[in-house]
Amino acid sequence: MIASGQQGRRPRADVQRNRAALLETAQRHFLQYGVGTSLEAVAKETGVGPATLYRHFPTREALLAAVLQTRSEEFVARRADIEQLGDSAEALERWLRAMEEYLSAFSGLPDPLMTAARAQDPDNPLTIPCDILITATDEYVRAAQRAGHVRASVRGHDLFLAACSIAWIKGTGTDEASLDRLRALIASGYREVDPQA
Amino acid sequence: MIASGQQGRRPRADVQRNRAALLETAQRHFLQYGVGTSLEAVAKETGVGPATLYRHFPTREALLAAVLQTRSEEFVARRADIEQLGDSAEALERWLRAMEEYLSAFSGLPDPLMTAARAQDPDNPLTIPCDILITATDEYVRAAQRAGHVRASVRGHDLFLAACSIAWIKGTGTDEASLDRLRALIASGYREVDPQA
DNA sequence: ACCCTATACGGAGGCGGCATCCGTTTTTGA
DNA sequence: TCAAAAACGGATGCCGCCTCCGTATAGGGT
Repeated sequence: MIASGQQGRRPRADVQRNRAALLETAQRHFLQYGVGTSLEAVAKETGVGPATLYRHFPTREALLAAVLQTRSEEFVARRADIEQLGDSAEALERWLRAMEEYLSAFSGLPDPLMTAARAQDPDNPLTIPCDILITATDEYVRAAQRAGHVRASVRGHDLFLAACSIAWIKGTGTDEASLDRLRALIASGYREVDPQA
Repeated sequence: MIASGQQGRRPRADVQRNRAALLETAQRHFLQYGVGTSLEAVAKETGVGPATLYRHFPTREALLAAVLQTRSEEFVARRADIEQLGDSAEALERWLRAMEEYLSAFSGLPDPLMTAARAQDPDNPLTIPCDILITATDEYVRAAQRAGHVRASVRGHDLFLAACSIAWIKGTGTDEASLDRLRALIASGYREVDPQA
């Protein structure tokens, strides 16, 4: 009798290997061609058939979410750098910049992410990474609000939207100068006006 | 001898008819399915072959620009309504709202428009409608600045970007409440602070 | 060491959309 | 009425998505 009640058998080794190799290739392709890259090309370059890719990642979003999972580990490591400064206003600003970079790593990334953020769809694998970002943003916002640096009416979700927008604009190839102007405009929109001591 | 030096012959009647019919169908499809709709489907529903569509509109952008041309006539008619108010600040606000609606008529419209705005590419048929919008926005901005309602650092182009962003977010299906919060944030970013009389 | 079976693989193929070529039809103007 | 210019549209090749199913292979019991 085999170990009853358990998962009958140990998972096969090639599964792990293929999965890792696919993620590696996918990340490269997403970086180079954006989230709309050909999945067939990813499979071919990895050296597997298309069916293998789809078996591991049933949808483009699933593949994207898995790649993002890897990247987000590197990303959260930055939070230490961001937070070590005492000033909560600057921490928020840095966080928004970091998120913006994260969101513009793959061209076209903001779209599926926004869709996931809206829908609360538990089947959409992007919902989780999305909620993590929103929650984190809200923490920074609240901290800055407690210190009186940010207007009380602002929510983390709002600044998440703003960061997505900036990342989206960046993805369309707009020049940095225009982006800086828009960042400044948004910043003066959420900052608390000095109470004129 | 035929009329020398002229265009040898009168344009055929079916050309005009097909063009108009294609525009009609295209507008419906853009409204219903967004700018990514199948061009083959547009041709088929119009009752022409795909080649006819491509002959009239060599690229998706060309078709889009032609449809937008029609819509923009209806759009500029609004400028009268907007301007009849004396308050330049409110005029700017109304203009931004109108532009936002215009930009979100077809889902996915902001993307190709932004690309056209960036490139200054005279071959891109969307460049012209885009420049018109930016120029108009700049007029409203300058008027509001003269009246002291808008910060001097703001350019029309910046608020065009902002309107595109809002329209883009709208296209991803975000709820109206969040949009209003973001609009308010942007507005308080460009408005001049009261000089505390 | 062997074999049995669960498990995963991957090529083939159907589908739909894009874009073009070229033989055919329609329109114009004489 | 007819010839030529102009436009039409079906056929076609290509590509990417996604699935089915026959085949290969790893795991583990004997």
